Order: sequence, then C-alpha cells, then structure tokens
Amino acid sequence: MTEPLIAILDDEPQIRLMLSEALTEAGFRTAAFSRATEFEAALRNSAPDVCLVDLGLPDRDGLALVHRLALESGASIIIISGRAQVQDRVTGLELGADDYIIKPFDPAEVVARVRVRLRDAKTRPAQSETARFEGWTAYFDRYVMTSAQGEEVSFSHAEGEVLRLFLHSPKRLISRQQMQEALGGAAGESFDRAMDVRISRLRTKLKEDPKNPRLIKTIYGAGYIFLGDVKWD
Amino acid sequence: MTEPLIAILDDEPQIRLMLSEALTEAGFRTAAFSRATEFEAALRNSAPDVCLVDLGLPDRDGLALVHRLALESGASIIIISGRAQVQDRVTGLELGADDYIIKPFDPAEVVARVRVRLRDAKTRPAQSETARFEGWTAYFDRYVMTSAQGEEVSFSHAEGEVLRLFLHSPKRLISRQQMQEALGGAAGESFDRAMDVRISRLRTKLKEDPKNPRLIKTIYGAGYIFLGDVKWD
DNA sequence: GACGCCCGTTACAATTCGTTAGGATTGAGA
DNA sequence: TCTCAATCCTAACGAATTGTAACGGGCGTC
Repeated sequence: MTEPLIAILDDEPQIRLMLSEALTEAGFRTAAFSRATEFEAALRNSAPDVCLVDLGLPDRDGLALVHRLALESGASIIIISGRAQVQDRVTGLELGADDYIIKPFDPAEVVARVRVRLRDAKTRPAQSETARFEGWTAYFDRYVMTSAQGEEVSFSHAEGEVLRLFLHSPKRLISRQQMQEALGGAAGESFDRAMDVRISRLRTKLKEDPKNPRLIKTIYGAGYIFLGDVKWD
Repeated sequence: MTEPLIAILDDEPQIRLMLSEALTEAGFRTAAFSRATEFEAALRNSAPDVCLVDLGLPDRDGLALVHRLALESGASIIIISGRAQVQDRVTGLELGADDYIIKPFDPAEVVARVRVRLRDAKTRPAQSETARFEGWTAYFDRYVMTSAQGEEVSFSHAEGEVLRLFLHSPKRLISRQQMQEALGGAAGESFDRAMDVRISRLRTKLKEDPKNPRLIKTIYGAGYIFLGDVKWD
C-alpha cells in the first residue's frame, strides 16, 4: 500500500509549490498541474485519492470539471478558490465537491482537510463492477455471483439493482422509501409488494435461511439492512 | 422517520434558531440543544445523521465531546466555532470532525455542507454496535444476542430499543416516563401497557426467572432498573 | 407459434407488536 | 396481620406489516 496521491490543479505556481511542499512533508505523494488538459491526461494513468482544484482556471470551466470528476472518478474533491461568495461555495458543494477552501489559506489547514477526506474514503466503496462479501463475489457486469463454495449463481437485472443498493450501503438501514426511489418505482403504488418479492428472490439465491436471514435483515416497520462486510474491487 | 435528523448544539439561542430554520426549510428534521448534557441524553435514544457542534460550550469541553462523538456515534460532525485560529481548526478536524465552519456564517452554506455530509454518509457503513453484559453479547446491528452458553437469540426492533436503553443506563432507575419518551410513545395513553409487554418479552428472551428477575428489576411505583455490568465495544 | 425467462401482481401465510383482560404482586392503612 | 386499591405481568387477540408461492403478461429466441 503506497502513500495516498494528492492531485493539485492550480494555475498559480507559488500556490502549487506551497501545497506540494506541505502535502509532501505530511507524507503524501503529490502531482501538480497548471492546466485542466494536463490534469485530465494524467488522470487516465493514475487515480489520485484527493483532488485539490482551483476554480479560476484559464483553459476550462472549473465547476464543470468538478462535476465530471465527482461523477466519474472515485476521488474526493476539494475546491480551492478565491471567490468568496456564499453562492459560489454552495454550488461548488452541490456539484460534488467534498470541501471548499477560500484563498488565502493556511497549508496546515489544507493538510488537515485532506486527511479528513482520506479518513472517510477508506470506507467508501470505489466504483467498480465486482464486489466481495461474506465469501460471495458478485460480478455485476456479468449478472453472476459465486458462492464461497465456488458455486455460480446468476441473478437478474432487477435482483442486481437490489443487491447493488445493499452492497453500497452495508450495515445501514435502508428504508422502503429509499429503496423505492433507488429502484425507480413510483411510490405509493403497489410497487412496494414487488420490492418484497425482489428481496425474497435475492434471499433465495443467497441461500438465506428464511427463518433466520444472516445477510438481509428485515426491520419491521422501517426497512431492510444488509449485514456483512463488503469490499469493492 | 424518513428525513435526515440534524442535531444542533450551541449555547446562543439566536444561532440555534437560525440553523433550525434554515435546516427545516431545507427539509431536514432538527433537534437543538443548548447544553452538552441535554444533547448527550438525547443521543442515547435517537441517532442524528449530522451533528452541528459549537465548541464554546459552558458546561463541557467541546473538543472532548467531538472526539467522543466521532468514536461512538455514526454521525457526521461539523464544528461551528468562533475561534478562527488555524491550529483550532486543525485539531478539530484531527479529533474526528468532518468539517469546520467559522462564525459568522451564512446558513445557506451550512445547509450545503450538511448536504455534502449526508451524501457521503450514504455510502459509509455504520459502525457496529455491540455490548456485553453478564455473559451476554448483544449485537444491535444484527438484532441478535448470544448467551453465555453460546446460544443465539434474536430480538426485534422494539425489544432492541428497550435493551439499548437499559444498557446505556445500567444500575440506574429508569422511570416509566423516561422510558416512554425514549421509546417514542405518546405519554399518558395506554402506551404504558405496551411498554410492560415489551419488557416482558425481553425478559423472556433473556431467560429471566419471572419470580426473581436478576437483570431487569421492577421498582414498584417508580420504574425499572437494569442490574449487571455493561461494556460497550 | 412454442418455449423459456424475467418480473410485477395477487393471495394467503407468517411475523411483529400494540391492545385487552384477567390474574398476581405490592405496599399503605386499618 | 388483613384488606384493598394501585400497580404490574403476561397470555391471548387482532391490526398492520412482511414473506413467498403461484399466476400471468411481456419479451426474446428458435
């Protein structure tokens, strides 16, 4: 396990330098860029853990870049900006940034905020199409999972949606409403019974004991909870 | 029961009000406290999704509270502070806070930052909650407990609420009224009988001798008391 | 068209948990 | 000690919620 990689994107050389130094001293690897195009090119080959992005870039709309990063990369994003308007900060955060630091800043605070993001990210699933849990391995791109005994079980699209939802939020209560929204069912209709059935079928494929399910537990009057440790590859 | 719950801890009434209003308008449930003791009492029974904590509290060291919260609760923590020193922010973040907002602040930005925390939290597994007492081990996330003999006994959500309440306040009298409030029953109604039944069922699962209960004792005319040493992991 | 698979719908079984009711227990006062 | 009302316990009931087998429409394949 190598040190976390922090990407810096800022057009002012002295800021790049200040951040690089502070972060290197704190024990991180850094990669600094002055232009969005360079930055994006580098992204294709290495995946940073945290991106520090200045919004005032000469060659690209910074917010659009942040939005794309948030959707496509698994990295945490911290905006660094000279624009101090509250509205700027709100939209930056809404577009997917995890934090927003205003210039001028103290490098020590930036390091602290980077550490917080890394701390969170440890438990955040990366985006991937394979997940391991309790001996099972689920391959979402192939609609197949293999059990601890090596048995291969296929699952349907609808079942996969439920399983993916559970694996993205393990050990956490998922209310029926949340589940309906996530699975695209119009609320209020009789779709809620369909959800039960989906879960029932998934439980069967997971070889759950109906009397005593170990992985998918029902919380009467509240929703469902997926137990079991999950690792996304 | 569906909207996220935001806890606010600040000794200045106008700040509590400002935050409550902004967050309520944004569609969240809020619970505001002026003292750490009240706040902690409320924590035992409802788990907020995000805690907004002012460091300048009259009755408690704010940083110590933040640290404990970070370790024990699954909530995201945002510090709100008038102290603007960089060092304060760094230590606050290192002790487990997820964000640090400096007074004076704009409510819109607070709302945006709360939203970011909620967005992250969805993909973060809740920490497991387990307690040991008199040979038993209760796994609240799995709704299961194991006896000293290794037998596995499952308990329902309602039973778990009662058990959790007891294990958080062992060897202390819990009045019926406290219990009703904690368990969300509207006081005065016939809910008090329901409480009896919950306890009765819990006693059965704990293999209590009805004539001579060792763990959950009834104090005639006053309430209940849970005997037995408890250790939370 | 016949077949097979996916998946929502339906119907009924099972579970949860508050309510009720009757009996047991407690403790104050005679 | 005895009496009695207040309090508490718990078996039994039933409404609400959830599980799942069975059914059938939609769709692709041969």
